[in-house]
Amino acid sequence: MTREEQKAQRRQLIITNALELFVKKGYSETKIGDIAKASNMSVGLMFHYFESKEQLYAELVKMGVEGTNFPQEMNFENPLDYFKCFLDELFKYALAEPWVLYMFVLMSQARRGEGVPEYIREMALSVNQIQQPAEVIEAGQKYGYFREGNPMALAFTFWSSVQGVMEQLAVSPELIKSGALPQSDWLIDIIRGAK
Amino acid sequence: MTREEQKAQRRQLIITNALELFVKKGYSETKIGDIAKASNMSVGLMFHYFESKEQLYAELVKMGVEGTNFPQEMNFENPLDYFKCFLDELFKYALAEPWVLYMFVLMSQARRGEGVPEYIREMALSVNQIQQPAEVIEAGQKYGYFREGNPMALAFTFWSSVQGVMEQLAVSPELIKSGALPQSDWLIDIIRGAK
DNA sequence: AAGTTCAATGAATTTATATTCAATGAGGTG
DNA sequence: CACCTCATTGAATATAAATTCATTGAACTT
Repeated sequence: MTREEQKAQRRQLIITNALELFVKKGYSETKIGDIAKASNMSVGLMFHYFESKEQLYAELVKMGVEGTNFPQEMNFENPLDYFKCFLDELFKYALAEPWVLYMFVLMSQARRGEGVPEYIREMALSVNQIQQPAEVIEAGQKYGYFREGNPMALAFTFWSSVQGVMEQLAVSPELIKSGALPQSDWLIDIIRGAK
Repeated sequence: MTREEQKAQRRQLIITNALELFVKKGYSETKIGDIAKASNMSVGLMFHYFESKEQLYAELVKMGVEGTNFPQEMNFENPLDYFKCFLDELFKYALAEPWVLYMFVLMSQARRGEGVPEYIREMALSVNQIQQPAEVIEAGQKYGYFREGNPMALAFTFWSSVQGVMEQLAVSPELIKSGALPQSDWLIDIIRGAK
């Protein structure tokens, strides 16, 4: 393997380990030394690959911002499918590939801002999570696709619930293994309501 | 005011400010100096009232453990009321009194363990959040009160959603002011399902 | 009123962790 | 092979935050 490939690979390894640690222990409580140990490297070497802990975290959030493709197009006959598709995709990937789950949770953390530098928080917040869903809900309510209620509050509740579930999944590997998994329909009923 | 009352009052002030800060910034990122400043006291004085930052946090979690009264008794004709009552109470108090909201979120954080010493995490985990609801759901499913599905997974999803909503509320004071609030029925439908 | 206690302070100390750096040697290149 | 580059290390340094401590003065006790 060429030196350059080697380097890219180790850089990727750091990123992967850092993501998992940041998600499981939070930003402040994740020590550079922890990431180094998880990656079998010396502490000093971390700074060869990344300028600082903060910049490493910022890079992860940046990847999250770029990789977040909340469906923008609306080609669904039934607007419920907009949410259904989103959740199905999310669960499918999140359960198959811890990376996706962790990335999702990292973004929640960064948006919440627990111990995260402010400019990073703003970066994470730039992915608007509530406005668009609220509009879809508002439009769909006229045709009875969604339950009655303040569209913002509905979008907020739905989105907070999804985040809550993902965060718990991220720290509950045993649940994932047991197969007792959340179903997207259950969460959809938050906004659809009982028929 | 007597010296003793004075002391009790200032101690309480520290606790109140610490709770809010821990919830909004997380354990590690909340500095003793922040709590001191919020309480208009010197840093040194913090250590007159509390042995250490860790012990202060532990005390908060202990209060949470003792104050958590997940309804143990089941005198409901319809088991859905078990959840409905719980949520109604929770929202009622959490919206009226930030203390309740923050305490709830602190417990979630402590259970999740972000940057929290392990023995504190275990203390927080001692309040079992999933087992009992899962049993209620399992029993109720036989009579059609709840939707089909793995009772553990349903309880997990419901509980994670509640936590997610509360955590978002705790960092979204503007939402609370706007009045666009989550309704307990919306979350109940996670486990009740569409009829 | 004199003496005692203890809340309160801010500066000094300790500790933990991020960050820097000089030294080493294994790949790569002519 | 001789030279150069740069990945890698571990020790040294810087920094920020927790914790300790000597000192002060106000509130209680007698």
